[in-house]
Amino acid sequence: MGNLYRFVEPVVLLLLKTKGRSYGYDLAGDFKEHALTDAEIERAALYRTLRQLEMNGNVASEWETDGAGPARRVYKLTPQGERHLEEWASVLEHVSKSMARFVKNAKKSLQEPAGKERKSA
Amino acid sequence: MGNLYRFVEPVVLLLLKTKGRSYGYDLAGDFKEHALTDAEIERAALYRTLRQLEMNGNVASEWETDGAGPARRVYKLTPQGERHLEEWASVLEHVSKSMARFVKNAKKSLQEPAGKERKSA
DNA sequence: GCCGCTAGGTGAGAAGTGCATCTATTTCGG
DNA sequence: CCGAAATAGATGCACTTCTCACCTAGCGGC
Repeated sequence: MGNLYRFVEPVVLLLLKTKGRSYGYDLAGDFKEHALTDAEIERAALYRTLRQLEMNGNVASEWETDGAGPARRVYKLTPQGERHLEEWASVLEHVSKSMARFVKNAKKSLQEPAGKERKSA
Repeated sequence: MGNLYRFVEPVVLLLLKTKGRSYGYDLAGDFKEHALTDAEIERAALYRTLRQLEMNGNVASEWETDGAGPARRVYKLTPQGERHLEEWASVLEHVSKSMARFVKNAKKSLQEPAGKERKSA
């Protein structure tokens, strides 16, 4: 059905919360296990989401040049980002329940014979 | 959090399945109670979704000119649309569960003291 | 006649996506 | 030592999707 992917933001926030600190390339790896939807995470979307979260004050970054390999832009959650994660959690809780209700109704409707279904009730 | 609205398609399919037949303006009214997300359903999105569902063979429409008021374009589900609803149900079931898992994890993480959290486990 | 509700729709700018591509650093194989 | 691959961050640009505002039209009531 295509995308519905834009949930990279909350996942990033949660990963940063549980990991304490991390950087783009590393987070990209974690996505396979944590993504809310199927979808291959678009690298571009991830980097852009991080930058945008930073612009909005939800995360803060600094360059880390010591370790091996190219420099990393390491992010961590700000207090505001933590609140933002809370908001996301409550929104997604609500959405999740609505979807579950939808699925229940859909299954019920689909079981019924065919055609119009009862209009009462 | 903004949008995440694009779930109008599955809701339309389910409403058509349970109602048997309906038209845009009427469906718009039902959305308030059935929407998966908060959001005011954008009228434009609804009409365009209906047209697109028709282009893809998931619904069929005909004009109804008898009753009072302006003519209505009345839609009903095709067999293919019914299958499409099934697909949506299974996709949304999966997404719903992923979100519930996300929420559980987020709440757990948010309860913990603050800062870095354990890196083991 | 004119207001407002019902009904369906579109234009256009803004925002969001996705693919391809670019740079640079380090490591590993040969 | 050279070159390929992995690590790391990022952007350009075409394309799709959203959203807002707006338009047309039928009919009922005052």
